[in-house]
Amino acid sequence: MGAAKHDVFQAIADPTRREMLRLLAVKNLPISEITAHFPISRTAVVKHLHILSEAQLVQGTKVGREKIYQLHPDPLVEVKDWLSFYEQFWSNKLALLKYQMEKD
Amino acid sequence: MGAAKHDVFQAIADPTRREMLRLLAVKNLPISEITAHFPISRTAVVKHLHILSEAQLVQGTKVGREKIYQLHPDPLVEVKDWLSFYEQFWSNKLALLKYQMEKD
DNA sequence: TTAATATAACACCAAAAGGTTATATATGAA
DNA sequence: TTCATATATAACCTTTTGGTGTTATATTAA
Repeated sequence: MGAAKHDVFQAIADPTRREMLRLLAVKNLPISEITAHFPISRTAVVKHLHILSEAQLVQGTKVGREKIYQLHPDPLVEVKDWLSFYEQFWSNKLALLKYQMEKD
Repeated sequence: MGAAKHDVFQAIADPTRREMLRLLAVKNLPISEITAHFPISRTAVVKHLHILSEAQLVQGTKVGREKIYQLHPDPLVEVKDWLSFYEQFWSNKLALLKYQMEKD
């Protein structure tokens, strides 16, 4: 199991973790360099990386004595798909109007 | 539970709250009817609704002795905008490949 | 071989999240 | 007025979250 203890929605709920994803989008980084970007301890950074890892959003690979983290954005498609349902409510004002009138 | 500001990312992190949004997308509903859809107490439902309310995702209006909740999906645009940055990584395999080769 | 570095592995803590019951208040109906 | 219904709120419980610090282990450089 361990599969879906942390889903992608929960993983991106934290602003620190979102910032980590942004960093890794630019460049693969070891834990120490990631830590340098935040005002929290390395231990705390590792915990955030674990949560992102469980959600399959990042992947860490040991290279020498460093562990290099890499962005793995595929699970974000789930969020995109979820969001797409609600796009009708802001992308089509006419449909929205019709819908609002009919629903009560 | 969340006196401080609840942003939209945190609000949609919980599956129960996402299901509530889905219900309200179909029809405006009073608290009692929303509660009927979940295996949790009405009090717990109200707490979730408060969090959604703080994130401006729903709005409650008192009508008689009922409080009718309505979907207010605009804040989801923030999530959509955030996501759009990552779309390059899955919508253009060629760019992704190029990017992966250059970044380390 | 030894010293320095990077991470792993703990134990510990405070606060927040998600839930419960119990009680109170407001409204509509009889 | 009285009663049933809908919501509000307070108090409390348990688990998770997000953070800390310390210590141990593995790897690299000198």
